[in-house]
Parts: sequence; C-alpha cells; structure tokens
Amino acid sequence: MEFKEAKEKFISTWGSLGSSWGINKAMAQIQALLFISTQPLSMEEIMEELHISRGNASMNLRQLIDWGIVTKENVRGERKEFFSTEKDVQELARIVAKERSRRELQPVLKSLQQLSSIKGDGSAEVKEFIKQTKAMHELATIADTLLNQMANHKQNWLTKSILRIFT
Amino acid sequence: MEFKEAKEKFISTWGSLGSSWGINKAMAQIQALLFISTQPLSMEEIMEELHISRGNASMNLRQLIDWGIVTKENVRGERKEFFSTEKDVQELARIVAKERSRRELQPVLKSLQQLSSIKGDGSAEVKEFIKQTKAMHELATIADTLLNQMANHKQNWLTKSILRIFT
DNA sequence: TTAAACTTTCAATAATTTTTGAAAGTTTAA
DNA sequence: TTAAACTTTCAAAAATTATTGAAAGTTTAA
Repeated sequence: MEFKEAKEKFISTWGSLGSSWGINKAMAQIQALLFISTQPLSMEEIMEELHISRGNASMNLRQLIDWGIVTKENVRGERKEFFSTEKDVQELARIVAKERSRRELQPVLKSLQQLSSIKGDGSAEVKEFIKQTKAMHELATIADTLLNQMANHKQNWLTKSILRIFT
Repeated sequence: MEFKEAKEKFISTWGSLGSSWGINKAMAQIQALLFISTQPLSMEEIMEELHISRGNASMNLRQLIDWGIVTKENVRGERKEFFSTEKDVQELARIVAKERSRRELQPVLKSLQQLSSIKGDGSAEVKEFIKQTKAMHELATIADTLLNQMANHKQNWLTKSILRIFT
C-alpha cells in the first residue's frame, strides 16, 4: 500500500469510528490528519487535504480546541494560525475519558439520582422503578469512577495496570 | 415527582444518552421502558407508551434482540409476542461491552494493523505515520482487552474489582 | 383450508445533523 | 489610519438518519 493511500484510509477509518461514537466525521478526520502530520497545519492545508469548507474547518477546529485535543500554534514568520494535536495516545485517551464523563455521564448521574429518589407509594411498579434506577445509578457511578481514574492517572498507567486488573 | 413523570423522564434521559453514544433514540427508549417494567410488554403496549409506529417498534426490537439485550417471551393464553429486557445492569454492561468490541473495535484494530505495516521509504512523514498508527493500535488493543475482560467476567466483577484498579 | 391476528418489510416522508459559502468580524503590517 | 490577510458566524442547502404506515408475509385456531 502506498503512503498516500494509507493516509487516506487512516483518516477515513478514524472518521467513521468517530461517527459511531457520537463525534462528527469532520472533527475526527481533522484530528486524524493532525495526528499523523509531522508539523502543525494551517486551516488552508486542512481544508485542502480533507476537501472541506472553511466554515466547517473553523467550527470543528474550535470544538477540538474546546475538548483540549488541539492547540493553536504560532509559526514564526507566518501570520496565519497553525494547528496541532496532542500526539500521545494515552494523553488523548485521558482527555477524552475526562470530557465524556463531564459532558455525558455527570448529567445522567444527576438525573438518575433524582429519579431513584421518588417516594414510593407501595405499588409494585414504583418499587421496580426505584430498584432499577438505583441499580443504573450504581453502574453509572462505577463507570464514571473508572473514567475519572483513567483521567487522573499520568502516562503509562494503562500498560502498567492492564495486567493487574481483573486478576 | 409523580411516578408517571419520573418514568417519562427516565425514558427520555436514557434515549438521549443512547443518541450521544451512537444508539438510536427509539431503541434506547424501548430498552428503558422494558427495563423498568414489572412484566413483559407487547408491541402494542410499547407503541402506545412511546408513541412510535409499528414499523419502528418492530425494527428496533429486532435490533435489541440482535444485540442480545431483549428476548421474546411467550405469555400463556396470549397469541402475540411479549418482550422483556435483561434486568441485571452488570450483565447489560457485559453484553454492551462485548458487542461494541466485536462490531466497532475489531474492524478498526484490523485496519490499524494493516496501516502500521506499510513499508517505510525513509521519509519523515512515513516514519511518523508508522509510529503514530502503531501507537493507536496499541491503545486500541488495550481498550479491546479491557472491554473483553469486562465481557468475560461474571456477575459482580465490577464492584469487586473497582477498588483494586489503579491502586 | 381459511381467515383473523399478528409481525415484518420497505418506499416515502420527516427530522436531525452536517456542511457550505459568503458576509461580517478581527488582526496585523505598513 | 487602512487595506490585506485571515477567522468566525450563520442562514440556507445538502446529506444522513430515523420514522411512518400500508402492503406483504407469517402464524395459529378452528
């Protein structure tokens, strides 16, 4: 396989993985492009490589910056902005874990908390509701703890810990 | 909060959580409804509760069955089919972990494997490409191992293991 | 058999999400 | 200043995804 082909395949694979995990395609593809680039890229270069519009590039870069995955770089002698992504995969995993916990799990946890606290009237259906929402709340708490543990551990925790888990 | 209100809120919360994790809304809502129901429900009842069409109910129930989350039940004296969902949250988590690994991680792993094996021509960009796709492959392998470890452990592994992880 | 009860399929439609591109906004060099 | 270089915004258009509903298909009781 040629490099050019491999590069395109990597970008599109990453893009569709993103889609199936609730991250939009362009956003995932921009990140993929930066991830394998040897130097920071300008918006112009990103637009050209991925065949996307200026507006699309601008908005998705902003989102990536919001997530803390991409940073603006100043290249000396250049007026325009350049962008680069976090290059360490474990650091990337940490950021994503943290952000997904904050954005998606926390609100659900809060809801489940409330819902499992409705006062029972003794009926079977309300009892079941309370029991099941409580169980979900516990599970979500555990998942959240896991994500945050990941997010708070520095470099290499993954490879170091992996063999000790579940043994 | 009234039970009816709480029930609706639970179903809609679950539905939108599903959406943000790549599972369609109706599918997540059907599962939520069954999850808090004290007995199996017919398609008719599901359609009515969730205000969705027969076709929608049928297709999403099939998907849930494909995933192994919902099963058809025979209720004696009734001709129509009834549906119920796995009620144990940890078992649910196991099924989801296993299925997502199989459906989404495995294909990506295979791609990354291939991509990180292109022959280098000595150029910096190809070197970077190989290095970065290899790193991704390693991370994805670890994530997959984790998911599968989860999927292969019986009941209660989560609560038992959680305190021992990352310590 | 047959016909009623029920489920599935799928083309058409609706809803949602993403993308575009041009106008408005901002920054910088001179 | 000002005007060129660059970025952001956002309404409209396009693309994607979900939903409907009626016709076709299947199962079962009699």
